[in-house]
Order: sequence, then structure tokens, then C-alpha cells
Amino acid sequence: MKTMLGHPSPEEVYARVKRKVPAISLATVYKNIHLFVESGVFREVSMHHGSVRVEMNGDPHHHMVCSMCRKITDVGEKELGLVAKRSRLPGGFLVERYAVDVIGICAKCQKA
Amino acid sequence: MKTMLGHPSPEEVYARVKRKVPAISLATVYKNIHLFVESGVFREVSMHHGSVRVEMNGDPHHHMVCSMCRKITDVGEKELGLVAKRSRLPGGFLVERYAVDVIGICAKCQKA
DNA sequence: TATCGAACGATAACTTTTATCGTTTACACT
DNA sequence: AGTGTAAACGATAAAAGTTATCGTTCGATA
Repeated sequence: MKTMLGHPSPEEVYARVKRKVPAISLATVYKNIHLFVESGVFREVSMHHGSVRVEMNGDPHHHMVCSMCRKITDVGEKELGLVAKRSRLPGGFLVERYAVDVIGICAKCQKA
Repeated sequence: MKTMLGHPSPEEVYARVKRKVPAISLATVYKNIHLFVESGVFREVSMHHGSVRVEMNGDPHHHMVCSMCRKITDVGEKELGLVAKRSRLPGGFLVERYAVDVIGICAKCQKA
């Protein structure tokens, strides 16, 4: 069976799982996505999207997001060097800018 | 008058503008936010939030996002080096991971 | 001041996500 | 197997965020 690669939305996960378990509810899919994200099975990918996307954990990598069609493509950690030079990344992607999000726990939440 | 700093949501912008123009509609605020974002006056900041956030363009900087309370804090470009070392950033922020989003135009959209 | 088009406000609609709740299922213990 | 209990489920309502619609108003120009 083909595995689900890429960056599926909850709706896409739902559609896929429904093929095997037709009775499943969208609510259950959301519950499991949350569970998986909190457990570290999935990561959330959310830059500039109307809906959440998830991906499996894997080798460290980042994302190219097209500001017109919003398609997401993975970028290996090593290819990031090209971004700083404002050059084109593999695939002919034209870089406008890049945004780094550092995710963690702020001082206040560490205390609680 | 105090300017609006930080990373306001559309609702926060609406509340603020309403002080001066009580008759304004939320729809108009959204229309203007879109206009400003498309014109490059604002940038969108969207990592892991239920709603869009905007910020003024300024010196290059990035963001720390608390995975518990979702508060956003700016990080100067120079401080990013600390992240790679998994050390603590200023303010006692404990780094879990970081995500880079490269924003631009994909090859297909460049043709169109 | 009359005309015309752009921008507006109110609101309905839509999308995505979360909460609620009654029911079903799984399983430990008898 | 039968019973009790808790966890998980599906259906669905509700909430939150955003966009689309539409009749009205504003403002520039003639």
C-alpha cells in the first residue's frame, strides 16, 4: 500500500483513512492527529496555510512555501545555505525571503 | 499615541482601530490587512497560531514561539546562532527545535 | 450640485477546528 | 461467559477565523 507522504491536511488524512475504515469520524482523525503530534510522531507544518499540515518526523529538513499556490516542498538542511545567497533552490524555486521559527518553552511556562 | 508593536491578530487590530473610528467594520480591517500584506507594509507571521498575525517590516529578525502559551517573541538575526547550539536564548527560552520556511515562487507559478 | 466609481459596513456564508454527549468497545475480574 | 468500568468512538453542534455578498455611502471630478 502506498504510504502517505508529503504534508497532508487533516481532511486528506481523513479521506485516506476512510478508505480502510469507512465508519471513522473526522473528529477521531483530529483527536489522533493531536495525540500523534503531542507524542512526537508527527510534526505540525503551518506556515501560511489555511489549515494545519502534518508530516512524519524524519531527517532534519525545512520547507519551501510558494506564496502563490501554497505548495510545500521539503528542503534539506544543507541546501539552506543557498537561501542566504538569494539564489535559486533546486527545482527553480525563486526565494523571496525566509522565516525562522524557534519553537520551545518560554520562561514563564517553564515555571508552570 | 502608543503605536501597535508586536504581532497583533486581525481582531486586535480591529479593536485598536475601533477606538479612533468606532464605525469601522471587521471586514474593512481584513481588507486593509490583505492590502498591506500584499503591498509589503506588513508581513504575515503564522507559525502555530489559530489566527494570522501581522508585523511591520523592519530589521531582519525571526521568532520564538512558545509551544505552550503560543506567545511570540522576536529574535535578532545574530541570536540565531545560539539556537544551533541548543542553548537558551535571551529571556530563558528553552529551545526544542527550529523550523525554517523559505517563502518564494515555485517554478510552476513563475511561468504563469 | 450631479454623476460615477471606489470603499464601506453589516451580515451571511464558509472553512477549519474543538467541544459535547450518548453509545459502543475493550478488557479486567469474577 | 457475565458484569462492571473506563476509555474511545461517531455524530453533530458550536466556536473561531476568514471571506464573500450586497446595498449604501463617500468623495473626486465635472
